[in-house]
Amino acid sequence: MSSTNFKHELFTQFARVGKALSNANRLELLEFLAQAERSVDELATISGLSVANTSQHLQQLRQTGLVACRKKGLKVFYRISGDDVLELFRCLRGVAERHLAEVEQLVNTYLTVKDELEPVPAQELLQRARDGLVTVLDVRPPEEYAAGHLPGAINIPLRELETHLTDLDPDREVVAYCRGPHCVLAFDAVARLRKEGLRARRLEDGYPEWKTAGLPVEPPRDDS
Amino acid sequence: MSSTNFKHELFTQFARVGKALSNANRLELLEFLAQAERSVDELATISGLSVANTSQHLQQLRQTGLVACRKKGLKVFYRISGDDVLELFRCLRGVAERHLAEVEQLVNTYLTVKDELEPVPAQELLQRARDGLVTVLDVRPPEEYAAGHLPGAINIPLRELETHLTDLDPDREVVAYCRGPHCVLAFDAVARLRKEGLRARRLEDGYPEWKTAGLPVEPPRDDS
DNA sequence: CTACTATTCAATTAACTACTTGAATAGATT
DNA sequence: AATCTATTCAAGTAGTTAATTGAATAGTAG
Repeated sequence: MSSTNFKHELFTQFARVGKALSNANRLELLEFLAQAERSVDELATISGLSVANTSQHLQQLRQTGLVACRKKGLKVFYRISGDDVLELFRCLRGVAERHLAEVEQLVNTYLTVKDELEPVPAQELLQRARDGLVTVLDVRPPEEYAAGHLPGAINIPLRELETHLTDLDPDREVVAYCRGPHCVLAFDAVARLRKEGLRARRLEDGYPEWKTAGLPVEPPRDDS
Repeated sequence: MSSTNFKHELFTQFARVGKALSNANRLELLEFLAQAERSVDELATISGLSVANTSQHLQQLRQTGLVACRKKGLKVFYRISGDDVLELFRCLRGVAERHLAEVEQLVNTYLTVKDELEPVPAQELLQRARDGLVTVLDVRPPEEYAAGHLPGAINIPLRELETHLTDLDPDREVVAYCRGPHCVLAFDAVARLRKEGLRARRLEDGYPEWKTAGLPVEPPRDDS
């Protein structure tokens, strides 16, 4: 047996997964899917890509096993095919953050207020939420909220925040969260709430990180 | 601030890391570097690529921060730039194994004896080695052994195994290890040792996995 | 200073990738 | 059955990547 050949073929397969992760649009689609199952045209809309293009990217992700899909009626719904894919994504992001100066620069340019917004670690939020000390605020779109959210979290999408301020108890601190550590939704939300005089902070990470950390979610995780 | 644009730029950076991982030769180079620091021409020799080609791949890896290099005299030595890169590599391999049918097929085709060779889990080996019950055998090339190995391991590269059989105590079980879970060196070694009538098994993973698991290595880890 | 070595650079070619466009399916609705 | 909708397929184009070749650079040794 040609073991060199075996090795090369094996690495060629590994490289396929790398290739699937080598395009910004595919990574963006993956992040949307990390929030919730989505149909092709939903994904095309929120990503701003054409439907055909979105479909082709999704098929590439599917051929490398990163996403799976099911047909329901007229639509095809895609989803992340396993927690290990989320972990891989998290790893990739972590390496990029730690090793690419460009990422730090970007984050500094766009999220200058990052440190001022005092991120709340997941464990701390869990404790304080259990003690009933904070209002947990999910600022993602309702579909993503519906697919799973933090226990007791209320959902107010960012654009509706101003009109729903009365839903929030002004005497309790608000902790907002969104899609992940680089999602700007929670940043914006905290900034706006503070303008209104509320005490507000943001969760350190987003919903996918919370979920894969094994922390409790609603509706309860379907382990079937 | 255009947060959509920010997000896309950020994902473009993440995609650069994915792209670095999207080529089989680069992944192979990464795996060699996971064993030990190496110069360009060493890498070119063991990978079978031309020097210029190797150099160019290494520069791509360097530009995405996955490897670092230092010049020492006439040669340039490359190394993995952090444990998080190894973790990313491990993740990539894991996802490929679990989601790509092709990988399973390959492993089945080439490593049919895989299960018969009874892999030893790291923890078990550590315990039994401490109790002095086993001979730990490193079958990698001497350079990789020199860059770090399991405590108490003796180094006999695969091709010299037959001529060094007398170095092994025939009454003690031998546990062989090599570069990683898909490296065929240890498989071969175990098969040959068994032919000679020795009791031999292989370690479940390889040296990089052992090291990143925080298990003890020799020479002791340089944490400077 | 000259010759030598290891590495990198630059230019070329063949193969591949992303995206667009328009047509083809396959399942629902009328 | 005819129509509509969501998705996929197929073909074409512009731009990118891997590998080869030969030249340039930088450090070393005589």
